[in-house]
Amino acid sequence: MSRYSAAEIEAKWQSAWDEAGIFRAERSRDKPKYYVLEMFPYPSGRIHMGHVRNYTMGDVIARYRLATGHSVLHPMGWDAFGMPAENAAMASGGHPKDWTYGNIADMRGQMKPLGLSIDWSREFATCDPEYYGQQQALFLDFLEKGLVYRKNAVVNWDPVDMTVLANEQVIDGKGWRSGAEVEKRELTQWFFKISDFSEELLEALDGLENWPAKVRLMQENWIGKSRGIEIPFERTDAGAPLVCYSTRPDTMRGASFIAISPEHPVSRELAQDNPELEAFIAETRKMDTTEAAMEKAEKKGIDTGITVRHPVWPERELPVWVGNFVLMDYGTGAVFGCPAHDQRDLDFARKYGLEVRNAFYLPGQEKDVETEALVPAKTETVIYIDHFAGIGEATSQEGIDATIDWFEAKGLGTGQVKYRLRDWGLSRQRYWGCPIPVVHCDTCGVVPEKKENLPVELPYDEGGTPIDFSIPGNPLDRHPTWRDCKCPSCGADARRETDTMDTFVDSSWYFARFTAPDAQTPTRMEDAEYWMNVDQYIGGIEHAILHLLYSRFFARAMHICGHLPEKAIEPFDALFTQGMVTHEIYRTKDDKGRPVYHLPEDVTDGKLADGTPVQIIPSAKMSKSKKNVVDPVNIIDAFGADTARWFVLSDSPPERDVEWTAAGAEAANKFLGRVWRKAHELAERRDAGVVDLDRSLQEIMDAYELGVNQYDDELMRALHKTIDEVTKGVESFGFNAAIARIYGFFNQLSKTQASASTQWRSMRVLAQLMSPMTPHLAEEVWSMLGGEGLVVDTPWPVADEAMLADDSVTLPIQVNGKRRAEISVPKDMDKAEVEKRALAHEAVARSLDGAQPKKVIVVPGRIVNVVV
RNA sequence: GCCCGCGUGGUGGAAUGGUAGACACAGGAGACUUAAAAUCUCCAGGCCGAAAGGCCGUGCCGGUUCGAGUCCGGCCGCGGGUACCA
Repeated sequence: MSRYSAAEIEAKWQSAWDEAGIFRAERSRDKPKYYVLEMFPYPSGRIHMGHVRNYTMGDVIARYRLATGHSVLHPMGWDAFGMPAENAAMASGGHPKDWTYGNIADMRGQMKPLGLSIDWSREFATCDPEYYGQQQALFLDFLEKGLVYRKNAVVNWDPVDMTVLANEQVIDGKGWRSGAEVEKRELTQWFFKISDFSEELLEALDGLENWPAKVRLMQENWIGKSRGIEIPFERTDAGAPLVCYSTRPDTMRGASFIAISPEHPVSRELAQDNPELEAFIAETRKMDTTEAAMEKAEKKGIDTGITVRHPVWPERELPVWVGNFVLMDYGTGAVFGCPAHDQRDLDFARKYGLEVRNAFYLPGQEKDVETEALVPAKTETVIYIDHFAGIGEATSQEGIDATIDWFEAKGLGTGQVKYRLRDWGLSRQRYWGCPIPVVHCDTCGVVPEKKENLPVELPYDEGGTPIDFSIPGNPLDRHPTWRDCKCPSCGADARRETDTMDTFVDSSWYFARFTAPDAQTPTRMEDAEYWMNVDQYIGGIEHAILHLLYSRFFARAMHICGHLPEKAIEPFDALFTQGMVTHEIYRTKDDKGRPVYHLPEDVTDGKLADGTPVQIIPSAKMSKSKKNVVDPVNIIDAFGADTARWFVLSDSPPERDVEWTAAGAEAANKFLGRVWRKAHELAERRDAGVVDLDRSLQEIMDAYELGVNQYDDELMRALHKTIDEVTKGVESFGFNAAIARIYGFFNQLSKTQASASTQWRSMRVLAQLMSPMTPHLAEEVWSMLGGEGLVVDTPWPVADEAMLADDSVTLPIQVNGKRRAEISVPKDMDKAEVEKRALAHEAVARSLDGAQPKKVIVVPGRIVNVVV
C-alpha cells in the first residue's frame, strides 16, 4: 500500500477488534466501570449525519475510557415503536413489524462500518416481545404500587377517519389525511402519577451537577412550582362559591371579572339552558389541544350572566365569564381577571368593556394602566393602593406573601403550593406500541393480566390475513379474536384493553435494560448495581424535558418496585446535549408559486442544470421533504468511516448545530492522508535503520531529558502540551478544540528538524491521541510504527507536568484597554519589574505621549494595562 | 403566546472578564510538473497607507469594569421544546 486507503484499513481493524472481543462489556473486580450511552435511534431506515455525530461522540468517550483502564459498557438498541411504521403501512401496504425490523437490519448495516466500540451482543429493539413483555411487568408493578391510574382525558378526534390524532397530525385544526375539522373527545385513559414526584424531581435537579444548566432550568420551569392561594368568591345567586386560584393575589384590588374554563362544571351546568354558551363551549372544543395553539388563539369569552362578590369589597359585584384561555387542568379551572396587571386580562377587558383598576403603581409613576399592563417582577418594588393588609411600598413578593397571610388569617382563602407538571397520560389508541396488559371484565371491572401470561403480544394478522392498515382506526379494536380473553380474576369471558403505551414509556427504562438484556425480570439487580448509573448520556437537546423527565420518574418508580438500586433514582450522572446537523436548502417555485426543493447534487453555483437560479436557505434541520439530507453512507463509501468521524467532530462545538459541507469532508480526508503518509515515511526510515526501536515509548518519554537538542526539545514540549490539551478536550466534549490542537501539532511535526527518533515517538503518541476519533487509522499508524498489540488496548498517554511549563511568557501591553505592544518576560518576574519594563517600551511611551499613567494593572502571566 | 438556547471574517469556528479571528474550508501568489491532478511553501477581518503605523470591528441600543465576544438591562433575528413526532 503506498497511499492512504480507508477501505483496506477499516475492514482489517474492525475484524481485529471483533476477534479480540474488546468491546464486550464485562463486570470486572479490579477496574472501575464506565457506562456511556447515546440516545438510541428510531429505526427510520437510513442513518443520517446526526446519528453519525451522536454515536461518534459517544464512541470517543467509550474508547477514551477503555484507554484509561475502565470496564466500559457501550450498548446500542432501537426505539422501535411509533407512528411512522403505521404511516408506512398505510401508505404502502406493508406491516409495521416487517417495516421496522427491515429498517433495523438496514441501519445496523450502515452503522457497523463506522467502527463503533459497541457491545452488539446487548442489542435489542423495544418492539421485541422480550422487551415489551418486561415493560408490561413493570406496568403491573406500578399498578400495584398505585403509580398508575385511570381518568378521563381529552384527545383530538377526526370525525371522518373516526380515529384519534396525534398533535402532529392536526394541521390548522384539521385532520392531516381527511382534512376534517378536528374535535375533542373525552376518553378514559391510563396515567402515571408523575405529579406525586413533582417536589422530588424538582429538588433533585440541584444534584445533577454534570447536566447542562439550561436543561435543569427547562425542567424546573416545566415542573413549575408556584405558591398561590385559593379564594372562594361568593355568588350573588344561590350557587356554590366559585373557587379561584391565583399566584398574584396582591392584585386583588384590580379584580374586575372572573373567568372560568369551558370545561368547568359551572360552565357545563349553565350551558344546559343557555344555547349561546353551549355553542361557545362547542366552538372552543374545536381548538387544538396543544399549549401553543391555545395560547396563541384569540382570547374569547362569553358572559354567563351570573355575578360574584369581591371577597374584600363585597359591595363590588364581578361578572363571571367563560374564557377559552382558562385551563381546567391547572389550578381550579377558575381565575379572577385583573386587567391592570396582566396583559391577557387587559386585552380581554378592552375587548369586552370590562373595568380596569390598578392595585398598585410604580414609585414615581402614579398613573392608571391604559394600553399596557403593569406586570412587575416579584423582586420589584411597587406602591400598593389601599391594600387591605395595610402595606404601602413593598416588593411584589412581599405583597403576595402579605395578601396570602391576610386571607388565611381572615379565613377567606387557603395558601397553596401548586405545580404545573401534569400526570403523564400513556394510553394511545394505536396498534404499533406496547399493549397495556389489563383486561376488562363485566363483573370484576379492570383486572390486571397475570404476570405468567406476559407478554401480551401484538397480533400479526387478523383471522389468517395480515392486518389491513388502510382502514382507519386501531386494528386492535376491530381484530376478530385478539380482544377476546378470560378474566384473570373470575375466569368469565372478558376483553383486553386495546390501547397501547406511549412510546416514551419504551425509552424511559431502556438504559436499565441494557445492564442485563437477557434477564427474565425487567432488570437483574446485581447487574444494575454494577453498571448503573449511566456515567455519560449523550443526545439531542430536543429531549431536554419530556424524555429526560420521564426517565427520572421511571427510575424512581422502578426503585420503589425493587427493579433498580436506590443510587439509580437519578439514572444519568452526566448529560451532554448535542446540536443538530444542518444543511442548506435549495428551493425554486413552480408556476403556482409553490416551493419545489432540489437535491444538493443537482445544484451548481446556485443554478440548476438548465440555468434556473435557486434560492439557497441556510442551515436548516435535515429533513427528507426538504431534500437536504446528506446520506453518511455516501461519505463513508467515498472517504471511509474515519473521515466521516473526523469531520463531524472537527469543525463545530458538539453542543452547537453543525452545517454539513462536502468540502469539509474532503478536507478531513486530506488531513488523514497526510498523517498516514508521515507514518509511512517514518516506517521507511525505520526500515532503513534510522530509528531506534529498542525501548518502549513510555520509557523513552519518561527518560527524555531536555537540552539534548533544541528542535527535539521544542517538539517534545509541544507533544506534551498536545497530550494535555487533547485529554482535557476529550473529557470536556471539546472535540473540535482537541482536533485543532492535533492539527497544530502535526503541522509542527511536518516542519520540525527534530531527530527521526523523536518524530517517531511523537507520531506514535499522536496515533494514541487520535485513536478515539479515527480508530482505524490510529491502529494502522500504530502498527506501521511498531506499536505492540492494538492501540485501542494501550493505556492513554500521560502528559509530564514539567514539560508543560514555559520559562518565559509574552505579555501584551494595553494603554487604556488598547493593545500597543508586547514584551517577553520570565514567567515569575515580579509585578514592579514587569511594570517598569512595560512603561519603558518605546511603543508605550509613544502612545502615552508624555502623559503620566494614573494606574498600571499587571495581571501576572496575562496582561499589562496602563491607564492614563 | 410561554420556557430554553444561539448570533464572531467570504465560510465552519477559536478565545478561565485579559493580545478577537487559533485550527480548518473556500480564495490569492509561488514551487514541483510538458500539462493537469496530487503534494508542498507563503499571504490573507475591513478601511486608510509604499511602509511604519493608524482607525473600525464579535446582531442592535445602553450599562458595569482598568479591560466585555464573554457579565447586566432592553430590543431584533434564528433554532429547540410546548405534554399524542421521536
